Order: sequence, then C-alpha cells, then structure tokens
Amino acid sequence: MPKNKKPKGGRPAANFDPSYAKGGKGRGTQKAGSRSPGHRGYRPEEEAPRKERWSRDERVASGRSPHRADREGRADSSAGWGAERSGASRDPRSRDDRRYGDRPARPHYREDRPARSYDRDDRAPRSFDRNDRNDRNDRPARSYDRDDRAPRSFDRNDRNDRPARSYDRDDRAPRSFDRNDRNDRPARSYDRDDRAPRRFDRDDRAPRSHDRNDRAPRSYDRNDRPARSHDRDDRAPRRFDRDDRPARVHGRDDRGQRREFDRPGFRDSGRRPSNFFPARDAAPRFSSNDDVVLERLEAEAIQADAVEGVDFADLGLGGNVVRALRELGAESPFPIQAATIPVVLEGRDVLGRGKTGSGKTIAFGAPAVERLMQLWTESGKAGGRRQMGRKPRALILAPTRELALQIDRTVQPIAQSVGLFTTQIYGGVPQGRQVGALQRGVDIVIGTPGRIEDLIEQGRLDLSEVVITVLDEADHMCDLGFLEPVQRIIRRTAPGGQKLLFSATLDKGVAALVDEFLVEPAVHEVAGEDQASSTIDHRVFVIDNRDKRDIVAQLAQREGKTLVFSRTRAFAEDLTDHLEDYGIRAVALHGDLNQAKRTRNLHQLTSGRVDVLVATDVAARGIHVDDIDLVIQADAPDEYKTYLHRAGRTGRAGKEGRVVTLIPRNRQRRMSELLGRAEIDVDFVDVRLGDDLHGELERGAAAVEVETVEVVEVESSDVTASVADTTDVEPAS
DNA sequence: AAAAAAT
Repeated sequence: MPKNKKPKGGRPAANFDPSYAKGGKGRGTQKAGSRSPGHRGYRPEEEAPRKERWSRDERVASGRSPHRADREGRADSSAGWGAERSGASRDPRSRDDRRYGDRPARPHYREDRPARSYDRDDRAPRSFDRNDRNDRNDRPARSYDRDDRAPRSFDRNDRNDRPARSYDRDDRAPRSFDRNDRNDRPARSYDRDDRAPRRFDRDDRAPRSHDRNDRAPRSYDRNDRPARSHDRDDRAPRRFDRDDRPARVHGRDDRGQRREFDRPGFRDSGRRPSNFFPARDAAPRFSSNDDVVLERLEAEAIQADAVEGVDFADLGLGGNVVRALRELGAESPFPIQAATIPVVLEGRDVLGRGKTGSGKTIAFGAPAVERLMQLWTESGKAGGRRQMGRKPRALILAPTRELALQIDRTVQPIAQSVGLFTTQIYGGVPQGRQVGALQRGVDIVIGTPGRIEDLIEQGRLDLSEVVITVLDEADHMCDLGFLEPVQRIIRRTAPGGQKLLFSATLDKGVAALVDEFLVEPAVHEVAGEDQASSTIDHRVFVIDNRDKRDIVAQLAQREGKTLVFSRTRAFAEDLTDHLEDYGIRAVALHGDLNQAKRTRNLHQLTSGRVDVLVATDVAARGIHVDDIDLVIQADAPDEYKTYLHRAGRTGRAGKEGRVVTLIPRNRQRRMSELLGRAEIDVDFVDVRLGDDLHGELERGAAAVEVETVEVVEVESSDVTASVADTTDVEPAS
C-alpha cells in the first residue's frame, strides 16, 4: 500500500487505505475519527485489512487496554474492565463490527506506528527470486557448503542504496507487491491467542501431603535489623541457630557446586573466572552475608510432587481469583505456586526460586492481588467504586518492557476479577496514557524502572501507599545499572511494605535488597529442580567462527519456532538479514528497535507469522512464547545464569526443548566452566559447514539422556566435586 | 554488551 491518497488537513497518509472509502463492510457512518465529516470516512485507524493484526499485544504495548475499547474514555486497562463484557453482549452487531466499527480515534498513537508500506516485508526485492523465498517446501535443498552456493548477488555491495543503518527496519524502501501474495506459504494459524490457556502438562506429578506445619524452622541471623512497623506479632517464633536447620530433604545438594564458588578464598584458588559475579568482586560489602540468602533458599525446598490434589482455593485464594486463574488456564497450582501463595497471603516477605517456565508469575501475582483485596477489606474501603487518583498499592518491577507487558497480561485479569485495576508503566511509548490511568486511579503498577522513576520525579506517580512490591527476575534487577534505580524506587514505597523477590536464578546477588528492605523473608524453591529433571536437551557445537552465520541459518532452516541469541544488537540485525538472505523469515528483537517494532516482532513469533526471532538478551529472561523448540546461542553467554535463562525460553512447563550453543575452538574451556556452573553436562561436537547439523542434533539427543542420568549419580555421591571437573566427568557408558 | 527514561 503506497502512501498516496492525501487525506485532508495534511495529516499523514500512511494509514489511509483507499479501499476503505469504497464501502467496506459496515463503514458507512461518520463518527469520531472522521476529521472532516464531509470527507469520505477519513479514519486512519480503521483501515480494514490491517485490523486483523491490531493484536492485543499491540494495544497493550501502546499503553492501551488489552480489551478492545468500545468507546472513548475506556482505553486503558483500568478503565475498561467489565464494561466490555456487558457492552459486547448487548451489542447486536457482529463481533467484527463491534471490534472495528466504534473504535475511538487514536491518531496520536496510530501515527506513531510505522506505515505498513515500510514494513520489513515490503522491502525492495532482492536480486534473487523472491517467489521462492517464502515457500520453504518448494525450495530446492540447499547446500550449505559455501563454495557450492550460488554467489549471493545480494551481497552487501548491492545495498548501497540503503540508507545508513539505523536498525530501524521501517526505513527500507517500499516493496511493490502485496503481502497477500504469500499464499504459497504453508498454512498457518495467524490467529493464535497469546493468552491461550496454559498448555502445561501436569501429569507427571506425584502425590503429596500438603502440610505446612511440618515445614522446617527457619534460621535468622539478622538481629541487627530494625524492627518492622508492620504487625508481625502473630508469627511463630523462629530459631536463630542456623546449624539447627534440618538437612535438605532432597538427597542431592544441587547447589553444592555453586556454593563452592561462594566460599571465602575460592577466588584465590585460580579456578574462578574473573567474570563470575563481577559486581561482588568489586563490592566486598556483601562478604559477610553472602551465603545467607543462598542458605535460606535451600532450607525451604518444597517437594515438586507435593501439590497433588491441592487446588488454588486450598492455598487461600478467593473464588474470584481462582476463577480468573482457571480462565488463564491455570487449573491447579504448580509447586512454586503452592509454596509461595500461602506465605504471600500471610503478608510475609518472600524470596522465590522456581526454574524457568515453572509459573512464577502466578506464584506472586495471584496472592498479591488477593492480599491487596484482603487489606482493602480490612480497612473497610472495599466495595466502593473506583476513586479518582487512588494511589497504587502494589508495584511489580521487571527488567524489560516486554516482560512487564507479559506480567500484566497475567495479572490484569486476576486483578480485574476482584475489581482492582492495573496499568503498565514503561518506556518507549508515550507517557500520556499511563499518566491518565494513574490519574483515574490504579491499584497495581507493573513496569520497568526507568519510566517509573521518571513519573515519580514528575510527580505523577506516588508510591507511598504501595504495600506490596514484587521484583521479578530479582537477581537481574540487582545487577549493576539496575540496582540503584530499583533501590530508589523501593525507598519510595510504604515503609514496612511486603516485598517479594522472584527469579529462576535467585542467589546471594539480591543480598543488597534483602538487607535493606526485607524482614525475615521466607525462602522457597522447588526441590529437585535441577538439570537432570529438565526437559531441555543441551548441545554445544564447536565451529569455525567465520561460518557462524551460515551455521545459524542451517540450524534455523526447519519447521518450528526458533529463538536465536546474539550478544550484540548489531549482530542480531546482521543475523536477521542473513537468515532472510537464505529465505528464512526472521525478525529481530533488541534495544535499538523502537518499542512498536519490538512488540510487533515478538508478536510475529508468538503468532507464528515468523518462525525465527533473533534477539539480544532482552529476550533472555521471562519472556514466554509457546512452543519454542529450539534455542540457538549464536554467541555463547558470559554468565551461567544467562545461559540458564536463555535456555529456559524453551522446554517450558514440562515441554521438550533443545538448546544449541555455537562456540569457536578457543572458547571451549570457558564454555566448559560455564556449563559446570550451570550444572549441565554436554559433549562438545566439532561441526563444519555442510555437516548434517539436524542429524547431529538428533544423534545427540539420545546420548544426552543417558548422560544426564549418570550425572545425577555422580553428583549426588560427590557434591564437593569441583566445578571445573564437572564437565570432565565421563559417564560410565 | 545489554537493559532501563526522554531528550
């Protein structure tokens, strides 16, 4: 769709669609949005074909309601709940008409969106045959042998006509042909609902006695902490003698090796790489309390099989919340949820660790909502309608915008079920809508540190009544660059408020926050959540670095969703281009893209419109996309935690997944150490361009299963094995 | 190196 058809008043024509004026279905009326009533339906936001792609994600990303607004004034998530349902049911029109017919004007937003004709897919044709590109089935088998390949006439010199690279793919020249030409692509459901019920497989659980009273006593050595204003007198007395703690129920100490690193003096042993916990190397202030968090984490392990027969109501959640969870697809609690929900409801501070994809969002989101509701009731303020300017009472912080958005997708319906309002506060989108929501009154703020601080400084966000603060990916939020803003934000919340820290890799790195803000936190993890019980198959290919892009392409040339990690934004772009050169539809996700594109590109993967997403570590943590079955680490991570989080984008909720890490020869030792820290045992395989890589993956899979079993035995009988030795341990087979 | 504010 070329930019043509000048609209009235010099408004940008980008979103104007001529077909619209020709009388598409239900388009006759002139309503809000027609700038000039005499003009034939100038309503840039209502151009028919694009509507289908105006997804929930995009609405939410722009600060709008996840709901489809039926009329003005109900566009933010906090304004629309309930009304949509009842309004929609009375509306005699078809669903599509309801969806599109009355949409309020949103020119200020739509104009932010790139014009369709600048879409990545509309780029100028390259010199090879485009028609083949999108039909993977018809394309002749490709030899990945470099010399064999037809010279790529689309080599970089052809691209001189491209503008300087801004990573903004919308700068590209328009392409003439229509998107609808793509009928030769394999059929695909473009209509996947991101909020589809969780398809978590829960059949592998064993029975459990859900008895909270036989929990081990906790140990504390924090007598120096100031008393907390909160009323905690009803708590059971606690022991302060750490040695009294019972041994872990689970025989194997799955953190034993990591603890080796934490021991004083280990640093001097020469085995510790300098980049391990760099922040703490430079910050001796943690030294005395280093092990505290870790020790407690281990003390509170819940058995993974202990949730059999327990439902959310048993854990103390109210009927509305339980129903909301059911609608989200969560019928019964996962272990980490069973562990943390009752404790959060008690009002205690909680540190929670559950492996990637284990359901942490609900583990903190549902009880936070329920608790907010209870506090509200106790204070006698419940039941009233929304009050203007009601200050937020819960805050959820996340490290990336995409994660904040995703958390809101889970928490908002839960909050809505009890009449509470949420809003997202993050950067990259105009703040007006977010501020508007705050002015109307919001109960739960979900966002990223930068914009939250910004709005605080502007005096538009007041956290003084926040009594529940959640840090998702809490260890990451304590990394250099994040920690200080996070501290400043938490200091703005109500003193004595409840704090919940969650992460799959929660470790002593959160000590800075724990010491300042938490009081006698309960620490929970799920026992036996180690790599041996993982559904992820790990592989390492040792490659020649100059073949990296081609090997990535060869690996990504497959059915199924693939997530590729790159260390830098520039390489993510480069790889994306390279994949497209191979005819693999791929999009990028990194911080050089504007937020609209980030959201859109991620949605391209979740919706299945592309199979390959090339991302920086912006996508490493927390992001859930159904059915990613292959993660390719084009660049190996530097930290074992990064490895675990990236790998955790696949194999979620008991599904199978595979991770392939590409490393050059000279990185084998470092990689081996990293994997040791992550407690993953993998054989390295030398691989060359042109090898049957997928065959290699399949061959590896069977072997790994056997090895994994062996590793458990080795480690459980020798928890003191040094990390450096771990990957050298050869299975008996 | 990346992420997180907007300018």
